[in-house]
Amino acid sequence: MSHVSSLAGGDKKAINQALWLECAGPLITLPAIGSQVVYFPQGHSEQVIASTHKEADFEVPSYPNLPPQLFCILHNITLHADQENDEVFAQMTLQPFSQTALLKDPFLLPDFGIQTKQTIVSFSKTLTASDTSTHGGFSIPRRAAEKVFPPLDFTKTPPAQELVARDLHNNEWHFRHIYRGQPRRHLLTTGWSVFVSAKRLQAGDTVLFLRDEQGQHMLGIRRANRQQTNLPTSLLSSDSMLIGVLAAAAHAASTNSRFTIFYNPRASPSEFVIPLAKYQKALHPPQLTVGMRFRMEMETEDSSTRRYMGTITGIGDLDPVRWPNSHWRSLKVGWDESTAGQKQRRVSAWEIEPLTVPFLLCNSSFLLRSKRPRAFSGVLNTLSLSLAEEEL
Amino acid sequence: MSHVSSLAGGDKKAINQALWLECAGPLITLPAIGSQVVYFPQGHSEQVIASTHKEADFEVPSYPNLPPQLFCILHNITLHADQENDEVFAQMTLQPFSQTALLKDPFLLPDFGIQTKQTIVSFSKTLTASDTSTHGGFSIPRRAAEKVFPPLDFTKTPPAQELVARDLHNNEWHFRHIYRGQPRRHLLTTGWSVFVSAKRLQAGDTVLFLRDEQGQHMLGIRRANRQQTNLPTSLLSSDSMLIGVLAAAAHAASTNSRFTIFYNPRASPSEFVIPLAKYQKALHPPQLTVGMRFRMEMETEDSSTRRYMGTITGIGDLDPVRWPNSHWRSLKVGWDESTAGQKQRRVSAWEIEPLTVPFLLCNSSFLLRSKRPRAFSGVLNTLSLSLAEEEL
DNA sequence: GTGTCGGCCGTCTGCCGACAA
DNA sequence: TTGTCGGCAGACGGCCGACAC
Repeated sequence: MSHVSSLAGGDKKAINQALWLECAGPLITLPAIGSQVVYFPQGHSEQVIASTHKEADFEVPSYPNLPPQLFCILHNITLHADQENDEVFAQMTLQPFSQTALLKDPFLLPDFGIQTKQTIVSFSKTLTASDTSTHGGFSIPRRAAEKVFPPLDFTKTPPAQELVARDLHNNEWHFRHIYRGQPRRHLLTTGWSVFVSAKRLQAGDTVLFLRDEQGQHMLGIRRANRQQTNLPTSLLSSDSMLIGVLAAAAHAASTNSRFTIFYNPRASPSEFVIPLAKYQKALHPPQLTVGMRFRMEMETEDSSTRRYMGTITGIGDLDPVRWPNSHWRSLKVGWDESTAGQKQRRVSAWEIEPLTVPFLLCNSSFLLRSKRPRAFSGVLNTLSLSLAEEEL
Repeated sequence: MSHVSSLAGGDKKAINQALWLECAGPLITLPAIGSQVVYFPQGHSEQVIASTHKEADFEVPSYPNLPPQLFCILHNITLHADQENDEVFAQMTLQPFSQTALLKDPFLLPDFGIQTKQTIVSFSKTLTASDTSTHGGFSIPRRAAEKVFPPLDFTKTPPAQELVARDLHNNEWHFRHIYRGQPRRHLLTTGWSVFVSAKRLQAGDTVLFLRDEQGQHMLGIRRANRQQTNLPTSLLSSDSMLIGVLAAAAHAASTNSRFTIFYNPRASPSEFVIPLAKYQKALHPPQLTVGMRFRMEMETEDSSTRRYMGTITGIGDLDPVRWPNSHWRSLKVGWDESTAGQKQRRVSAWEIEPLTVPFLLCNSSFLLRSKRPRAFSGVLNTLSLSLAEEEL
């Protein structure tokens, strides 16, 4: 399960799993190779639409043999990074299988690459204007420097060392790490500006440093969300791309043959290849109902995660004509906090943690603050409003 | 025919037709809007394969309703340029029509944008190491400067002026044009290095300057062929792209509805939307036969054009299984000059000028040097070899 | 006619501690 | 603890004619 043929975008260099996962973001998981998964053509289409900035307004041929959820074996995952902008993506080889071969009670395999996460220390920092200006270097947060970089020899004046870190393409970057200034602080000086300009980093972007079991260092970047991923058109019209996604899946479904998809965690609104066990667990035993309260983890602006609370305000098809009886984003939701707009109005069942299940199944961090003084009347207002209005 | 809605890649700025055509290269033509054309799915697939560096080795579903040549109305062309690298491409809206509506003797409409070409003067120069280094500016060839730039006031010492030119995105670039040095020469100094670094130009790339009827200047670039166009993957697998191309065309063919394609003249091995008149003229009256001699115009390394001579060594389907009775690259050819490798082993009938037609139809430049002392035995050798061996 | 170079000057890069939030 | 700044020294950018091919 861990011996993955992970190649960089087209060339022969192996991509480090842990680094890829860090660059993908804190919430991203990949199913285990060899496991049973559910593939959602709707979600795949959303990734294409988000990447091409195209409205889904044109007429797509219908593929009656393509179900809204396609059960597949995940034969392989290879990890990649764009040569131009370091954007991470994963190539997955899927093969549909008939429902009769579906496991009644599939056990949940550990996520792809999860075992490496334990033994690796890392930190990330959102870059400031000073970090990215040509005027100076990079200010390393004290805790971060002590956690992932080798300890400095403080008998020297000033204490300093050379750091070497490799990026997703296995390129080496050299930095001078020095402890100086009044008051003293950790800095990266020589070599830093080369990295900034090579990666075209701007204030607001995030850099991450990792140290693996062997003491080797790696570094990666996560660009700020506001920067749109460069529109990859000029080769295929977005129409043809959407058709290609659906036709490829439909052809594979009708012949039970393998097909290949790209998953771009930073561009895709939601994951669309879900472990079968996670899917079944979310849908089956306790029926979700309108009015039910739930939590959902989301990535914050500074690249950490936060749980938000919400209420289910409706259940039904996102696209009743083309995709009837689909579980993709079948839940209409309202959020407790009114930082609306950025948060989705529709989610899928496996993205949320319903709060009606016995509290014993919830983790301790929730138990410690389970009593929330939210005004319930406000929630009810949100509920009735959301039922009346359409999607934005 | 000339009022085209030509928008830049996604934004609202109009793209100058003449500049686009110059950037596309000397051999590129586009059919007239509103005219009847022939669309070749095989050629479109070749563009995708060339752009993704993918071998066409995998199993593609068959589309029995999609003929190898699809007769269409060309409803619209919009011109575009990639925001990142200025690569030009055209978006075409096509609509298939039934063969019964096919004109028996279509008159050849003038190419798209051909009328603007007359009134515009231009020059191009392949950049030297000195042109692109940070050490200095750009050396303007004397003839070029005198042809397209306003005359300098030679009473001033030194004679100099400010030039303003707009690129494909309508961005303004300012240059200091000065006449100095010993011996005297035309130079672009201030402003030149900003342009070079912004466009990431390297020695070997080509810049072009234009002056239109109103005296406005434009400039564009053509990158050296060796630079692979940045692989536009990470969104769709090349399999899905190929399927998308074919499925979109097949769906349009079966419903006679419009579809949209992108034509990338620098990436595509050959044009795959051909004026119907050109197609019919190439195929019908004088039958092409094995052994026939022909000429074909090709782009040279320094962005000019040259005619090469060759012999038809075979006629037959490029892909007899998938595309039987296709005219796409149905001619196997051998070339007189042995600068092989770069020249195609297979061409389509409309790309060549057969030499069996009366010489009166050939242009004068050929008449002046029609007697070539080539060793005909060598041609015969090439012929028999090419018939025996497979495509490279 | 034009590609490359040495010379020279001015600007920018980038390392330092000061200071304040 | 760390983001931003003024000061300063050295590197690089970029304009010039010289020279050669």
